Amino acid sequence: MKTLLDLITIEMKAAFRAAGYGEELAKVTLSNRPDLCEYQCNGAMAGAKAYRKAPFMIAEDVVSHLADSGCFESAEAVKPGFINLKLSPAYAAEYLNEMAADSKMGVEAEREPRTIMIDYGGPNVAKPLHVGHLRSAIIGESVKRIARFKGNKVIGDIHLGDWGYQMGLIITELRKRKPELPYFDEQFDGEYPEEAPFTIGELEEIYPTASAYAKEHEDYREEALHATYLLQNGHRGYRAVWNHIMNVSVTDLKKNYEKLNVEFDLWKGEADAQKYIPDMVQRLKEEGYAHYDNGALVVDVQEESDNKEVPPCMILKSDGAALYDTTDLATLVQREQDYHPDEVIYVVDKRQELHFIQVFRCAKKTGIVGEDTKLTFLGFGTMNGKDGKPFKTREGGVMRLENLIREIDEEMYKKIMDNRTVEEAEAKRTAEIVGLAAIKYGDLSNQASKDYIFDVDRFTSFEGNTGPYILYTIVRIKSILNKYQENGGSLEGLKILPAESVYEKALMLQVLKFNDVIDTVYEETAPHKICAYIYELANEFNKFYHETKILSEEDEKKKSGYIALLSLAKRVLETCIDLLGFEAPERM
RNA sequence: GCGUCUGUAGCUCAGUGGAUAGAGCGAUGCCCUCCGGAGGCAUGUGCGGCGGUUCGACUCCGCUCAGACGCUCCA
Repeated sequence: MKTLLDLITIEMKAAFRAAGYGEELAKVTLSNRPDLCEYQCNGAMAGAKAYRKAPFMIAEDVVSHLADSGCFESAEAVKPGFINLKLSPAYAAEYLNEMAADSKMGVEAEREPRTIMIDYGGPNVAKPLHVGHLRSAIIGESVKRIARFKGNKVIGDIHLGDWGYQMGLIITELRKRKPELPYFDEQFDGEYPEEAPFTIGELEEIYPTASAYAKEHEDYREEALHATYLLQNGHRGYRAVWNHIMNVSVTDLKKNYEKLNVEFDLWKGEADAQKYIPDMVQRLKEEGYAHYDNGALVVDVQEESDNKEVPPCMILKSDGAALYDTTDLATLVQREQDYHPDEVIYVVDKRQELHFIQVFRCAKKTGIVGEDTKLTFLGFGTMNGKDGKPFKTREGGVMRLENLIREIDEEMYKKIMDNRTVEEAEAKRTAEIVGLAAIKYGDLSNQASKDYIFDVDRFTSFEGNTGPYILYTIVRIKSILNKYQENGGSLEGLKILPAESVYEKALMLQVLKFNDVIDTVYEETAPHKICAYIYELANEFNKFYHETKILSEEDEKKKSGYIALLSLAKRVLETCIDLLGFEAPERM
C-alpha cells in the first residue's frame, strides 16, 4: 500500500503538471501548522525563481488545477505561497479500512529484499553483562526487527568476545586452584569430563580475581599469556577448558538476553573467525595490500579526501599475534563466505568509530567484501547517571545488568501494588514486562548516537513520554475492546466511519501515518522516531477517549466505527512496541 | 596538537530549509471523577556566540566559545 504522503504527492504532481510546472515541486509534507491544515506543499515558493512568478500565484494556479479526486476536504493557497491541505474524512476512513485489512497495516515490503547482518550484543564470555552491554542489545534488537518487518532477510549475530587474554587468565587461575584436573595433565590422553569444573558463579568470580592478580604479579601474567598462546595453538586440555567456559557462559548469557527479549540468530564469536586468519593474512601479503611498518603488518587506509591522518589497519602485531582489526576482518571473510550479506550493521559504542572506519576501508580495498556491500557503523553514546557521568553503582563500581533490571522491576512492582489490587504473582510478572518497557523505551526514545541520562525515576514513571505510559494506553484500549466483546459485540467485520469530531479525526490522522513513519525509521535507522510516533498516538487516543463516549454510544453503527478505529490503533501500537522489542501486559 | 561528535525552556529530550520552535517533568490554576484519574485543559521561560549562503536557517557553510570522546602493536 502506498503511504498517504505518497498518494497526496501524486495528486499534487498531477496538479503541478496540469498548471504547467515541474512535478518535482509537488512534495507534500506533514503540516507544521496543525491549526491551519493537515498537510502542506511548499513547492510554489521553491519554484518562484525558476518560473519568475510570485509564489502565491503559482500556488493559486496549482490549487485551481487540483483534480476532484475526493482526496481533499480543502486545498487552499496561502501567502506567501503555501498550499494548505485537509484530508477528506471519507477518504481517510477508506484508507484506514484498507490498512486494517492488510496484515502489515500498509507497510510495503522491500521490493528487492536484502540480506542484512546485524552485529550487536558483543558480550565477553565469563564476564557478567553490565550496563555497557545494554544499549547494543536494545538498539540492535530493534534495528533487527525493523529491517525484518520491511521484508529483508536479517541475521542477528551476537559476536561473542570469546578469544584472547581473558581466556588465558581463567585457565591460569583454574590451574592454580585445581591443578589435579586432567586438563592440566600433559600425559592425559583419555576423555575429558563432560561436566564443567566450575559454575557460572565461580566463573564470574575467577575472571576478576585473575585479572587483578595478573596486574600485580608479572610471572602470573606471563603464565596467562602463555596459556592464551597454547590455547590458540590447539592445546588439547586448554581447548577442553575453553569449551566448558563457553558452554557455561553461553547458557547463562542466553538466559539473560532472553529476559531482555533479545534473540540472536547466530552465536558466533571471535574464536570462530580465527581459522580464516592465516589465509587472509597470506593473501593480503601476496597481493601487496599489506606491508611491514615498525615490525607490524599493516594495510594503509588513508584516503586523499581525509583531512586528518587515519592510521593504518593493523593486521599482525610485531610479535606476530593477531588483534582486533584482524579478527573483525576475518569475521567479515566468514560472513561473506557463509551469507554474502548486502549490508552489515555494527551496533557498537561510538568510541570505536575510528577502528571500524579502518576495518571497513581495509575490507573494501582488499576485496574481502565487494564494492557494493554496505558496511554501516551504528555507534551509540554512553549511558550516564543523573550526574551526567558514566552510569555507576552507588559504590562507584560497574553496575551489573541483572542488578539494574532487578532495581527497575522492584520499582515497578511497588507502583503496581500501590495502584491496583492484583495478586502478588501477577504483579510480579507484570512488573517485569513493564520494567523492561521502561528500560527499553527510556533508551530508544533518545537518538542512538547521543549520550543520554539513565534516570530510573523518570523511566519508570507512568506519566509523560515513557514506556509505562505507552503500555497503560494499550491496556486501556484492550480493556475497552474486551468490554465491548463481553457485551456481545464482535470485533470482526467492523468498518471505520468518516470522522465527525476533531478528536476522532486527529486520532485517525495519527494512525494513518504508520507506514510513513515505519519507512522513515527504516531508512534512517532511527528507532527513536517510533517512540515519538507512538507517544503522540497515545496522546491522541487519550484525548479522543476523554471527549468521546465509546461503549455508551447509542448509535450502534457509530459505536462499531469507534471500536474498529480503536482496534486498528491498538494493532499499530502493539506492532510498534514489538519493533522496539517489548510487549504489553493484559492488565497493569 | 589534530580530528569527530554534542550544545534547544529550570531539568530530561524532540524538531523534515518554510508560517507563531515543540513535548514531558517540575510550578500554578481549573475540568471531569463516566468505558481504567496511571486522565484532560490552561498559564511561563529557550535555539552557546558572531558572520555567511538563501525569497526563507535550530536546520546548510565558516569562525569562535564550552563539554564529551578518539587519535598505529588492549578490545
